[in-house]
This record gives sequence, C-alpha cells and structure tokens, in this order.
Amino acid sequence: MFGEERKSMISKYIIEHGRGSVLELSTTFKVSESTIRRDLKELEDEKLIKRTHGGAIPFESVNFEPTFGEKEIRYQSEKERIALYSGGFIQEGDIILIDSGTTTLHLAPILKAFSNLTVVTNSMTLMEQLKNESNIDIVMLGGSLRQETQAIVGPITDQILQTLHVDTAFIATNGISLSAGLTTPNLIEANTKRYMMKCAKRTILLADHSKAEKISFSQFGTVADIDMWITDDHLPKEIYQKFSEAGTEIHVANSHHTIPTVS
Amino acid sequence: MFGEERKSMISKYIIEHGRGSVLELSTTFKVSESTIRRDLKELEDEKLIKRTHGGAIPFESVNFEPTFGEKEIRYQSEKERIALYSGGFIQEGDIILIDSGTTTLHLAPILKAFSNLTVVTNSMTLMEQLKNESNIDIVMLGGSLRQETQAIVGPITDQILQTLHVDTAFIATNGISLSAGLTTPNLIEANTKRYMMKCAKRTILLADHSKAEKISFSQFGTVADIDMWITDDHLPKEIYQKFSEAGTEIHVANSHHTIPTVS
DNA sequence: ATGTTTATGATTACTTTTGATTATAGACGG
DNA sequence: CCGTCTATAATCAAAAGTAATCATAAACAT
Repeated sequence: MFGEERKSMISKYIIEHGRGSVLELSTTFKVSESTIRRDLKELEDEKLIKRTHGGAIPFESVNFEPTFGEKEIRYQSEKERIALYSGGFIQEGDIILIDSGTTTLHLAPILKAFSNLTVVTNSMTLMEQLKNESNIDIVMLGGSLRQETQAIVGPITDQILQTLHVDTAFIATNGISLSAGLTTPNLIEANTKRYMMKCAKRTILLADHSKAEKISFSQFGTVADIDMWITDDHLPKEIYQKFSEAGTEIHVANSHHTIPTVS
Repeated sequence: MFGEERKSMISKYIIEHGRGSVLELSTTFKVSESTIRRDLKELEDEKLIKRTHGGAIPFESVNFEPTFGEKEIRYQSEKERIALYSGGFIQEGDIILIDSGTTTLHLAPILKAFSNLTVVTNSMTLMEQLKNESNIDIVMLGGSLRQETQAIVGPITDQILQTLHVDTAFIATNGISLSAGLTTPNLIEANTKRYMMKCAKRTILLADHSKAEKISFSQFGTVADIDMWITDDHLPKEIYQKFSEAGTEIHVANSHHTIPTVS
C-alpha cells in the first residue's frame, strides 16, 4: 500500500469511527507508531483531522460550527452548563426531540455519552455533529431549510411532528415572559416549535438568563406549556421568584452544581 | 505501441484499478521502470493521476473530500461528466428531487450556478454542500439517517414523499439490468427510491457504466419506470444497443460532448 | 546515406519513507 | 504541586524508490 493510500484510509477510518488512537491505527494498518504519527501530522496540515494526545478526531466537528447567521456567541459557558444540567433528564433508551438553537446545540457532546438513544431534531448543525455516532438513532425532521438559523421548519415539518410522539422535547426560545409567554422572531419557526411541544410527553425549555423577560415577535406558547425551565445562575433573584410564584419549575444550572440524577 | 498509447492505457489502468505500482505497470506494459516513471511524471503534469512513492493513484481520489462512508471513489471523472450532462435537463425555477449517492452528489456544483431553484433531497452530504446557497430553496426530506450512506430513508421519508410533487427526480442506483431492473443493497432505501420516482413528473437515472448489468439485492423499479438513463462513454456498445432496443432512452455523457441545451 | 532527434533501458547517485531508539513534553493520580 | 506514566518529537540508519546520466537503438529530416 502506498503512503498516500494509507493516509486516505486513516482519514476515512477516523471520520467513520469518530476517533482513532495511534496504537489502534498502527495495528490496523500494520505500520509503526512513528509512521502513524507522521501521517496524522500531515492529515492535520490538510485540515482533514484534528490531532489529540494518543490519536486524532475528525476535523468536521471543529470545522462546522460557524456559518450561523444567528450566531449568538455570548454566554457560551452558561449555555454549556445549561446543556450539561439538561443531560441529567435524559435516560438510556429515551426518544428525545431537540429544537434547533445555540443552547440546544451544546447537548451534542452530552448525547454522545449515551449508548442507546433516539434523537429527533430539526437542527442541521446538531445533525452534523451526531451523524457518525453509531449508538444514536437519528431522525431528521424534514421540511424547508431556514438558512439564517440552519433549522428545518415549515408545514412539512409540522406535518411530520403530528405523527410522532417523544419522551422529552428540549426547546429553545428567544424570549420568555409571564405576560407574552415564549416568543421567537420567525412566524414559521414559531409554528414548528408549537408542534414540537405538542408531540412531547414532557417539555424542557433551555434558555439562559438573557432571555428572561424578553419578548420577541411570534408567540409559540405560554410558560404553563412547559414542564421545566433550565437556566443559568445569572438569572436575577426577583425574576426567579416571580416565575416560581406563577408556578414555573425553574432549575438553575450553576457552575458548581452537579448533574441531577435523572428525573 | 506508441508512447502516447501506453500513457493513456496507464492512466486508464490506474483509474480503473484505483492504483498502480511502478513494478506492476512495468511488467504489464513490458517496458522498463524508467519508462514507467517518465510516463507517470507526464501524466501527473496533465493532472490525470497523482504520483506516490512506488506508483500512482487516480487524481480524483485525492481531490475528492473523503468524508463519505460510501466507498466507491472510482470512476470519479465519469460521474462528474454524468452530472454535468444532467445539468442540461434542469431549468431555472424548477423543483427537482435529488437522491443520495456518489454520482448525484456531483450535481451540487452545477446546481449552484442556477439563480432560482428548489431542491428536495434526502442526502445529508448534498444538503451540506448547498446549505449556504441563498439562491436555492432547500427542502430536506425527513426520516431516519442511514449512517453508511448518509441518506435519510424510511417510513417518515416515504410519507412526506407521498405529499410532494416535483418536476424531475435524479435517481442513483447500484445496479441496472433489463431482467432485474433497478436494484440497491438496502431494502428500506429501495422503498424510499420507489416513492421518489412516484412523485416526479420525470425520472432521470444517473449511473456510470460500472452499474450496467449489475444486480443488487432489492429492486425499486424497472427500466420502464425511468424516462432517461444518463451514463458515461465507457458503456460497452452491445449493452447500449440491448437497452436501446428494449426502449430505454440512454444518454452518453462523453468527455467531448457539450451540455445539452435543456430538454 | 548521414547527421539529428527522440525514446528507451541500464547504471549510479540521490531522496524519501520507514521503524527503532532516545530525549522531551504532556497527562494523570495522589 | 509533585512524581510517575505515557505519548510525542527528534534523530538516525536501513531499505525502498527515484532522478540524473549516459549509451544504444529507432525514427526522422536533409
């Protein structure tokens, strides 16, 4: 086998398996670890993979993220904490629905840790991150691609949602308010969210503190429609109390918090 | 044999076998290794092959992004020509359906040239390539992700297809035969292809010559179900005649052919 | 026919690839 | 924070492959 052939097979191997250790590749391709390391270095230069200690992972997971028109890069760590906390409400074997959005996207690495999961989503970006996870059954919701958010929305999506039933839906929003409920800028996207909530036994809203008391254009539900709201510890105390008194179950994912042990 | 003849045979050999070592080529063509190396150098200058230590591999396999679980990387240039030719059957404003597959994937760069198109597809890979094209309305077919081929298939996909109607469907196949019809290895994928053909006013099959007279596991249609078969100029003459006599409209996309000027 | 150009094969010097070895750097647990 | 362990980079020698050179033979032009 030529070096170039081996390199292309290594790249393929890593992309398909999602990873590849130096030792593993060395025995698979019957060359020394030195050679594997040299190959990995070159493949990394070509931006095909990303090296790690002990091996390499596909580049795409690093590559993909931006291209988001609605690229809210603020409150990154808050969103991560919210996603981590949310993971505690997922059990092996669950069928879960994940809405598109920057917060929900952080669920991807958490989902990968499960060994048996069915994930339904309308997020192209999430799909991208999970597409090579062999332990996850992925169901893509069909419909029209909204390029600004890389979300699949519209009547086709709504139609499919009417025929599906999931355990838990993780929904994102642009605004949550007691008076105006849950709101988002796009009418069609709002409608799709409405159907998402309808087909789930339980709805969990993921929204960092910046969304609190914000009102966007189109309403897709009220606070009474959600079973739980997971947010971060920068949420002002008085807002927490106001929503609590109104009957909303708020979970605060703070930095030192451990993951809840399943609902 | 003239040097040029030998060179073109070497190039063909490498492309069809996917590789060729200097020693192997030297014994096959009964010339010294020096001569083979000289030939390979010239072929590389012409961008027909890529040299490696010990031999050479096809140029396309280097060029093509290997992020595909799908293996078939052979006959790249044939597939490109088929896709280019197929582009001639697309008009501005059309609503077209594109099946997943390595041949159909080559349609992506051609579609980008249009300024008003609606593309319906079940191919994750195609979707990825088009997702930021603002002049294309993209409709993703929903359903389960089949990881081996990165195609969306299954009952949900079929259900959506029953509610859609498109101008032209571009379908890929693993085998086309007069007796066994159109066949593919996966049962569920076959069913989805069947629905695809059903919802299109016109069905165009894209299949390079290597698919001719091949029979795979599951049949999704007969040659009578397609309106046109676009293939490459390596299709043996007798196969062309056999299919033509049986009433199949075959278009051969050869290297010197200009693009047809819309159906 | 004769000199010139071109293609080819053989020979030799050089380059690349590879695996082994050793020194350095990074990760991990206490 | 530290020592220990493992992974990596750097180095080197052997093997494999290649480029450069030259001589011969064939094709070509005058």
